[in-house]
Amino acid sequence: MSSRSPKQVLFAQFAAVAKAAAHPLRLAILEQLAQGPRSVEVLADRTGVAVANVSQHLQHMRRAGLTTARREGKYVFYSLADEAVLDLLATLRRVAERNLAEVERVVRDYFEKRDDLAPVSRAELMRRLKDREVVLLDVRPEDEFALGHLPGALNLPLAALQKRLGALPRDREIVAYCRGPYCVLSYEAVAALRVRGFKVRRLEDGYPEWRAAGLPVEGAAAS
Amino acid sequence: MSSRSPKQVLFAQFAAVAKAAAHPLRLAILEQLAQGPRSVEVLADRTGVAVANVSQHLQHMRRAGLTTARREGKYVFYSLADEAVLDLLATLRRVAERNLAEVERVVRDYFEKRDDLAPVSRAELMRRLKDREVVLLDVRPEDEFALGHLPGALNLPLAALQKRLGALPRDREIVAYCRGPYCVLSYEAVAALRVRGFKVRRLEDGYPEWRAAGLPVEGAAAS
DNA sequence: TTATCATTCAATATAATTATTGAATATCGC
DNA sequence: GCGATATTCAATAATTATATTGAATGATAA
Repeated sequence: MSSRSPKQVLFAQFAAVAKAAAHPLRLAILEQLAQGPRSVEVLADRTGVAVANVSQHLQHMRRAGLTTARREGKYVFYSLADEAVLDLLATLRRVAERNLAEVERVVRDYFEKRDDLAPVSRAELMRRLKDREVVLLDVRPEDEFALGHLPGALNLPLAALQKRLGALPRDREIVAYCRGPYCVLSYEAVAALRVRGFKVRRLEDGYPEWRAAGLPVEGAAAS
Repeated sequence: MSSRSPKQVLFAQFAAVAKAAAHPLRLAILEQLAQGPRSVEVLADRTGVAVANVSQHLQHMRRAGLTTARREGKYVFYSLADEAVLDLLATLRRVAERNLAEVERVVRDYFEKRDDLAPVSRAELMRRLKDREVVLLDVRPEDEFALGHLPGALNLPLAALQKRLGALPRDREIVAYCRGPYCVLSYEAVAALRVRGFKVRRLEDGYPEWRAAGLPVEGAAAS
């Protein structure tokens, strides 16, 4: 049966791509994969979900062309298939931001409450880093930092922030970043630091976008 | 129950956007809406699907921020919510093109068989139109043409093409377009005209992209 | 008002998706 | 080989999506 027209075949394929992105957990997995390749186990740990479940979602996304997998010893490392997948995530965000009242509400009530200042652009950051005007702060967990981070960044995971305030300068501005837009870590960090009198702003989007832009990185991903 | 974190709320919303695009019929509806506002009845006719079914899909997409609706007399006209929705469709296409073997196969076996020449860019078209070097051919159905088309375009729907070959010049190049990338109409037209000795190429993408780029249009949409 | 038409709603049956569980497979170190 | 570990597979139950049908609503025109 079913000699579907080529147009129908293509639409079915495009729909399969959308479907692969159409689950909150899968988006959380993709956010992790945007940082770099990760094993199934690590992804399960990060998302707080059973391994078998994560494995199934990863395979679903692989069939739809969102992820790729390579085995390395006992581990299978999944990655984003493409920079285009990052674009897809960004586009989903943008459509939701513009047209869904619920998103606007959360952004206003949660994110803007923590940081209502305009974020620092990548261009501005690079310029001011060169002149040593700012200190760059990565608030992701240590292991994520180790796998790749912006050059010269200082790693103070959100959990450790309170105890290690001494590591941060009070005379220079701090620029904080984490996994990307709407990553809560940098927002929480900015809010926490600002009430303690630090001069701090967020970087517009995070590590994945920096790397996708072809800018240099340090850590395991640099090789 | 469920005091979900703001991050989870956002991911759920982003997933809802993806889900709204994750159905072949809904993509076909969105392709129609990309041409301009359409009533439920027209969309049902165009897609060959029951009115109630189309209505449900439209409402699904409206809840997810992909479409908007306005009532005008007896009719309800749906539109794309945003130019960002066009970007979403383009991104889905791009991810599928790059990473799904089935898409590559269809493009090769069907589309490239009909037109393996590089398409004409918008910039090139504008330049050559000004010098009257080319004739612009819209192969969409008459009613779609009436609702909006590129300035100066000649409308010869694919069905009528065979009988009205006399309307086309043999000394100038013809540039054909229709609803967008992978719209079969322009591919079929190019293939049909080329075997008859016409010099013809396709425009890269179609009417919606032209309009989204802010370029002038003629017809009902021009007002 | 009534007749008519476009759209939506509500109910239903079918199909697809998802999380969970436990077993199977693959790889490594010994 | 064996045991340990990472991943996948297979089966299941619960949930969610979908197409269909017929009735209800909203708007127009006579």
